[in-house]
Amino acid sequence: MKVVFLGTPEFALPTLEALYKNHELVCVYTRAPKEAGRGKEMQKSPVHVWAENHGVEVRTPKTLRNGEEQAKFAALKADISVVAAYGLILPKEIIEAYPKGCLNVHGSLLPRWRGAAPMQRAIEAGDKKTGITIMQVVEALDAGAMYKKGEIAIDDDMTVGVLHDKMANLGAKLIIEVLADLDNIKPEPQDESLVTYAKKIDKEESKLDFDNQADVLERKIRAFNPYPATYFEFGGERFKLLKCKVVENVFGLKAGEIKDDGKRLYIGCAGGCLEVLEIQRQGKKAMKTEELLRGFRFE
RNA sequence: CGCGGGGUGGAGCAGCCCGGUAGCUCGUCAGGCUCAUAACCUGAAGGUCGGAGGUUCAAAUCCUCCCCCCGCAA
Repeated sequence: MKVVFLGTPEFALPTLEALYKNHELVCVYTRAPKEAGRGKEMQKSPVHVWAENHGVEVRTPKTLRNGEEQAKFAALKADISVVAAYGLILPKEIIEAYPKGCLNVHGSLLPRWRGAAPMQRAIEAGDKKTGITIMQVVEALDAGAMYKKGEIAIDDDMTVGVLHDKMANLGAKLIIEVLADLDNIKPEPQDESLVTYAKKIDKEESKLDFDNQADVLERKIRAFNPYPATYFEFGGERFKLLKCKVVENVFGLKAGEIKDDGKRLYIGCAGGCLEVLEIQRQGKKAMKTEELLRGFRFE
């Protein structure tokens, strides 16, 4: 089939690559390069770079809400379009531009976790499983009928980084399966009574409030690892917490109180206590707590 | 030119501002103590102080340029 792909971050790459190998990829849409990183240099999206390296045409319109862009999109005369974390809301004219419509690779088991950060919110909420849903794109956000789902178990120590990679690969597998059998699958409507929303990650959330239950904080730490990563402040410096373990508060630490025995690091929470296993001091690389404590003490 | 921190024996840090015998915690090796040990004691090995210039009697420390890592912000 002739396919147009719309995607932006790393999550979209496996799907992009699968489409490239299995179908006729006529054009790739992605977010325009923007200032990013140290030095604020213009940076192309992962999808942009991949497409250029494979000689696929790339387009980076700022919006698809005008007739000119919509006409250019339609002129590609593809059979179908596939979206994976594109980052722009698609207007009706784009969704309906091709005969077989527009499919989306979404990172949750819909209707649970519609929205921008489904993987993070699933881990944060303590879900035991999540997965990918291949669904029809409609004007309402993530509300289209579902073609296929694939589940992934969320282990007790799984970070969103690990989950992300599994999900990205699963998404690629499922989209190819759906496209191969498109005409025989009957899309199933979402049960609106079960809808939940995964609101996007706000940087403000990454500062840990130890006036919370230890298990809640531990899930959040995993949900935010590797990005944007949770942190707390000590001595005017910022310390990212990358991995922690819920333990009994045997030292009777108050919320936010830190105990460092030279080998292990504990932080009291409103309910329970966290033992810090991996930590990153600002300006330094992430390391095991024991390593940092060889030369740095929280005293 | 967005702001900022850092590169010191295998690991993590101090020392740099106020140039002059490279230190701490841990690890490694050897020996000792011990019923025993990841504990304790003694000793040892191991460093071009990121790289290249410069200033100086003397540079990890001051100046210049370069390479690499990271935090913020996006």
